[in-house]
Amino acid sequence: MSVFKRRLGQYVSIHDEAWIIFDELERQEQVYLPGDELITAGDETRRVFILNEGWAIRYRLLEDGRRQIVNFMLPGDVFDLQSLADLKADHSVTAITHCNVSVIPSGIFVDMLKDSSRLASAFWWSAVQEESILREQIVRIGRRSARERIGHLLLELHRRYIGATGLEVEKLTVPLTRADIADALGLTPVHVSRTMSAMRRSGLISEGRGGEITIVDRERLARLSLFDMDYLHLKKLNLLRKDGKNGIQEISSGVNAD
Amino acid sequence: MSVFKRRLGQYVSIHDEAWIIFDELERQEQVYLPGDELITAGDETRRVFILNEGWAIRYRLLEDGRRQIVNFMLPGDVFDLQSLADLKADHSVTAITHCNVSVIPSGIFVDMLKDSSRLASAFWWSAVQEESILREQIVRIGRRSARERIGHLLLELHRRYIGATGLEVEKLTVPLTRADIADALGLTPVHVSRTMSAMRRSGLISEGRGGEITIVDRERLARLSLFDMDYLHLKKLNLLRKDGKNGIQEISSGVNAD
DNA sequence: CGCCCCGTTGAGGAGAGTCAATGGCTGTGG
DNA sequence: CCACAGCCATTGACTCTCCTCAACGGGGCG
Repeated sequence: MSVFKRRLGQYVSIHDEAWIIFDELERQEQVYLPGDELITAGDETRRVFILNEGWAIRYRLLEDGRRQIVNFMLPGDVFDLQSLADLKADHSVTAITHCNVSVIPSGIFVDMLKDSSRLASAFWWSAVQEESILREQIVRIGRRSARERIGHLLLELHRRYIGATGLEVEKLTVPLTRADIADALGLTPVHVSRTMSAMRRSGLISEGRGGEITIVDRERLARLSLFDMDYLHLKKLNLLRKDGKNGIQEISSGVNAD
Repeated sequence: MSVFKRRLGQYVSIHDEAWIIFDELERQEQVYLPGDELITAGDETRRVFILNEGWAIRYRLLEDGRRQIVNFMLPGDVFDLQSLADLKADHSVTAITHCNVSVIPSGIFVDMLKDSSRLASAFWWSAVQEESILREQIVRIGRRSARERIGHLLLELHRRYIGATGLEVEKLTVPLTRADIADALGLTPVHVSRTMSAMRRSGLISEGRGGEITIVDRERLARLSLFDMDYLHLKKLNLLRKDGKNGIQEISSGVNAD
């Protein structure tokens, strides 16, 4: 089963003919290499992307060269649903690893939603969750120390990776340079390096070759980072109501008549 | 005309019977006083709020008391559309001035969307814009100095205020304490005070009684803050396509069949 | 082999935080 | 009408986290 279906299938049942179209899409997926731009600031893409494999970053550049990574795109993530609104992108998205991506013209995508409120539910859920991730990023940058930021980000990425792949891995291979982490967390590469070295020395994490990071003491790291172990989790539990319907479906089936 | 209809009317034409229901809602609006909580973290509200008058803040508290304001709610803003997804709120919303608020049970709200894809378009646009504001907040906190953060925030609030009220005011009355500004920008009240004093001395802003802030030299402030004068603007220009339809409408009318 | 990118480490500096005192304004109650 | 409390903005002195500049070293790749 594709990573994408796995992730969205956590929230709505996937026994639906509408999903079949994704098997088709996957056979047509495009490849992006590290550094390739999927979305460029200023574009009006009119396309929706589904990341099947690899990592990408969404970021903005200031005129003087400063870069802020807004968030990370992991396998199973969908973007840019907002491109459907005919807006110019105010940011760029770039692959940081080899990526397999399904690119769907927004017209076709809309037709897909038309055919299944299940799909519409799943995609809307995805958009709501992404906004929650943005808020968490704001809290992380605004009110946490360097060590807390790094620990919190690693825990989030670990959790999201497990959610996407279903693999309860202990070691997480993070394809991020110190500069990437710094630009995501509002720090400098030098300070990220120093702080992570200290975290290694104090037995919180360990690092192997090729960016492989292991969270050695998750309890302690979560405590030090004030990481809410329910983050991105309680939402899932509350999504399905007893009657089997959920709020998103109600909406998506409601937004129709003209 | 209500502030709310003015703001959303910027994006879709408002000659639509569906809007009538809002005149009804306004007669039933609720009042919140400064400090009153509209949404409490952990709640499942199942209600949508429309802020007709006043300011509110959306924030998260860390266990040790640190507070991060995620964004500000101004007149005309709509929230929490995501409550329709039956999710527990991961943050709180509190009035900071006297607020007039229309509170709509989500069931009724869904019915409203059902009756008009125009309305659905407007609300979805609003959600997309809010996400853009969150991204801007991340860049502001992550990669800007204290002076840039404050200047940038003031320019954004000024612009949003004008967009909501239609009043091209020069002076903006900001009902925020130094602590509020600090908690929004990842700073301390002391440093906000110092920085704003310096900004006053250098002729960027001036302050009158009761939180009245005047942006004295907008050009220079925008330059110093790297504020994009098109922010929240080019989007509006691109929303309507030549054929009079727009992407959001296409979607919202698309998300229907089951 | 040599280049380049990346991570690391050191030394010094700057921006923002902490602690604390002062003063203005407002509301309240004697 | 005044006294006092509470909240907020401001300012000073000092501290510390994080930044800047710089040098060094390892690994991948042409």
